[in-house]
Amino acid sequence: MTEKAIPSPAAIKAWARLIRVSRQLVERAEDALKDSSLPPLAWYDVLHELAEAGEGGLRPFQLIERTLFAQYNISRLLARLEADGLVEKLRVADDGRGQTIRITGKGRETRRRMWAIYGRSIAELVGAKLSHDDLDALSALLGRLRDPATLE
Amino acid sequence: MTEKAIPSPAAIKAWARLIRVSRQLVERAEDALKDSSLPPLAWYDVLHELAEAGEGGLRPFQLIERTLFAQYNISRLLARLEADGLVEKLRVADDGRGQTIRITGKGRETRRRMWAIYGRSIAELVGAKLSHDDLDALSALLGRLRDPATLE
DNA sequence: CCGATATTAATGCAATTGCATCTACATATG
DNA sequence: CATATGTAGATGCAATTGCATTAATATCGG
Repeated sequence: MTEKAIPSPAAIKAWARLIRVSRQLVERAEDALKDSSLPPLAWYDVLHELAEAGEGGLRPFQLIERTLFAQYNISRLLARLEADGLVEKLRVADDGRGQTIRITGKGRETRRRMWAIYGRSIAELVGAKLSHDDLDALSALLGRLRDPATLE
Repeated sequence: MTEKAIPSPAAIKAWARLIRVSRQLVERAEDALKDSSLPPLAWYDVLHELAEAGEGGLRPFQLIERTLFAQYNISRLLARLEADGLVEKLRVADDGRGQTIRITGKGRETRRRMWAIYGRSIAELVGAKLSHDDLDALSALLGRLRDPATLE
């Protein structure tokens, strides 16, 4: 096979920048949320998926697929969101094991307020740094690095 | 000012892919290390910096600058590395507060074994997915997203 | 229908992270 | 020199993560 065990310098550089830049950017975005006394990004990810899902809600395992969080992580994150009144857990009729998670009004409101800050961070950290074409080019390149098994 | 509070769809897409792909890739690399019973990536980062620094070693605050880890994180990570005999802490002559961290032979050996796995992951996850030119293009685009204050 | 296996979600416990603070030493200022 | 301020690094405690396991259904094969 052509599996190379040793990465090229170009691959190493791209890897290093990818890891480093994404860490920096996430940290900046998290800091911005904290400065506004808002919950962490992980909460946004879940609230976002639930808001998109609408009244039907989502099963926890669907959230796991969409957000890439670990199962135990989602389980506990949902417990915290429920404790804060941002989501509600509903028994699901046709599967006694499961439940459906639905976002509440308060959850939508929290998501909105988070987006005001998070969206600004994205605009500043990424939108303001690259042209439209460069953003598209970046998305395309990153798209080719996705796990083939996880193509959205 | 031209500060936009609302990110363009292209910016949102690039952001989402950046965060998602980097998480996936890091997780894959971590899994590969775990599968070989090797320490996590954070250890590699520190051992790598120390190996590059040579016999002179590095001060903890220099590691913080280079790796972007939080101060308390480095402090504890170094304690674990020392407990494992991978680094040693040396009193530094001209500053009674500080210390110099130096990698040990065992530390170099561990780094080597980690690189065998980690390097393969990079080759597979990134090197095998993009051409040399595309890798360079990706590095260039990511370079423009770096925090201006942290330009290596 | 029954037992074996798979899936969904939760949880006990150890390790790590984050936050705030603390100690020790350095440097600047009058 | 004495005090105030700054810097290097460690640490107590709470929150989160990771790992392994568990409980409660569901589904499949006979």
